[in-house]
Amino acid sequence: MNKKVYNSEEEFLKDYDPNEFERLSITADILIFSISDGLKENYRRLNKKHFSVLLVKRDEYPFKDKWCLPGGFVHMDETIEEAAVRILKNETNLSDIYIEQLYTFSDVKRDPRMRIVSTSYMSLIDKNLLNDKLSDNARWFNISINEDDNLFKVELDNQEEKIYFEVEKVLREKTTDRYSYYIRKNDKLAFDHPLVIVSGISRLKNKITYTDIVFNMMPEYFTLGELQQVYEVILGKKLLDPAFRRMIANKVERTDKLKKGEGHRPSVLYKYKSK
Amino acid sequence: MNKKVYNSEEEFLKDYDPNEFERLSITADILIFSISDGLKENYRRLNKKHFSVLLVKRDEYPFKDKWCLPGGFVHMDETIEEAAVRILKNETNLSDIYIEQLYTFSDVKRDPRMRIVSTSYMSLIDKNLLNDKLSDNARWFNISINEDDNLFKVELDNQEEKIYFEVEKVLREKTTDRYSYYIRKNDKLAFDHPLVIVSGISRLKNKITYTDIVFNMMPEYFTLGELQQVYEVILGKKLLDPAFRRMIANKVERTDKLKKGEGHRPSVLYKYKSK
DNA sequence: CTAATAGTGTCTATTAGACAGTATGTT
DNA sequence: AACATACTGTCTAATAGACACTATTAG
Repeated sequence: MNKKVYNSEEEFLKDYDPNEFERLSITADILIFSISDGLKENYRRLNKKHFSVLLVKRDEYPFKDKWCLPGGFVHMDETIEEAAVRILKNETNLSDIYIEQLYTFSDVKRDPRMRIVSTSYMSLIDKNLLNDKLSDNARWFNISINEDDNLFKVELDNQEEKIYFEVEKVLREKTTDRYSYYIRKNDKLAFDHPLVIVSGISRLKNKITYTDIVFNMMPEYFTLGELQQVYEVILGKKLLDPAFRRMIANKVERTDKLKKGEGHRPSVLYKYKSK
Repeated sequence: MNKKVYNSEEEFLKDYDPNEFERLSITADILIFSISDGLKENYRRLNKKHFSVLLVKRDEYPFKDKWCLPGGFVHMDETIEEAAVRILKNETNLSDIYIEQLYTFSDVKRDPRMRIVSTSYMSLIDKNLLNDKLSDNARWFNISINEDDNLFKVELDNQEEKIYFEVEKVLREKTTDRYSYYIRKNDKLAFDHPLVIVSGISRLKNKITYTDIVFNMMPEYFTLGELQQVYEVILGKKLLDPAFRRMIANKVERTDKLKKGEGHRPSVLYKYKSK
């Protein structure tokens, strides 16, 4: 193998063979999270909120008839994030949405077709902006998640169908604070998407405590009770009212609007106040 | 375009054309961080510690003679992380090292040759394990970083040569807590590596406060003064002794060894204590 | 009146910040 | 003795957790 000597970057590039290295395809998969309203149990009770994710039923191979995250191949003239935004727009008809890169999954056999690497994104949307423009085979699934002893047990429910899977979190030896995730049970989700869902939820749980990203899932006006419910449903635990109100105090702005007609004391509506 | 109908996953896969979607190459780039000892100013003073990163001088196009992070193409039979581990091993002859995925960069023009996506990793090593096995054109650069008003000013210094660059952090509109990073000044680093370095440092600064990853950069036995210096040099600020010792108390284990001969009171050596 | 949520006051426990002091080696 | 760092005690300020109380509506 004799190597040609180049004297300038231009000269080198003119000669460059793009097939010098093996190539593969990249997809963008996107976790679209939102908050859904449950049923009103009686006229006094607030309707329960659910934390939910958008899944799509596959109508083609591979994984025909399984559920998966909205996703698709990255084109040559767009960044992975632009692909994710495009897919999000296709699926929900929304633009200008909070979106954040999560992780790039690259198991050699993660796709049965060929070598495909997937970069996952997480987006947070306010369902009220949707106007029924979901694509045909997309459905919202309410999430309930139980973590005990490093095993995540996740149940997704779209009212007609339930999906259950388990992901185990294993501490890597010799390297502190690093975990690997393994799918332990899964029969209805395509690809390695259980891993994507679990890592997205973990990231969100974490970020919600030190950033303002929740407000991407809230409508313009909301009560502090509603906001607290959203925190509770994402963190999976009850919060104490006074502590919550102290924590949220300088992120929100009181308005003079009230939410009435709920069978109990009306609540003041607040807006997000950015710094 | 007429589409064939398949009756099973096997049948579909047998027929699948891997060229159905465009393909590109992926590289893994790895930030190798460590702590370097500076000079001893006088016989009493402790030698100053520096936070440092390993860079490689490119001897081929593109970006010939510029510095870059150790990196290389991902092979078809390995995950991106396996590639990163392979590259790390090549460069330092170390295995079993703390390594963590950072971010996947995919700007269409980030590589002048062709479309190349790069996934970056961060690793933390204890320089004492090295035994002079660095590859030929690799050098340690001490990092000093100044962040004012969302502009990161970074100086890298390997004693013979200084590298200076600036990266700006811009808040994205409409989406809270999301930033984009742009290179504002850079003449000695290849590719988009200024962005990788800045995002790695930010991640480390953040993680050091809520995980135990620092200990990956520490030798087996260390004094609390040394450990504090490492925190200080990474966080870029002085810490108060009592607060630091309280914070670190249940992460370390006192030994009966002492570090003597430093021109002042000897210091107890500690070990990392995992939970 | 009652059930339900809205919203606040306050006490206590814990944690973080700051400072000043004592301890002990080498040269 | 002097310098430099090692290490600790303690006061104070700020924050987090917990509980109990008051407020206000629809029905």
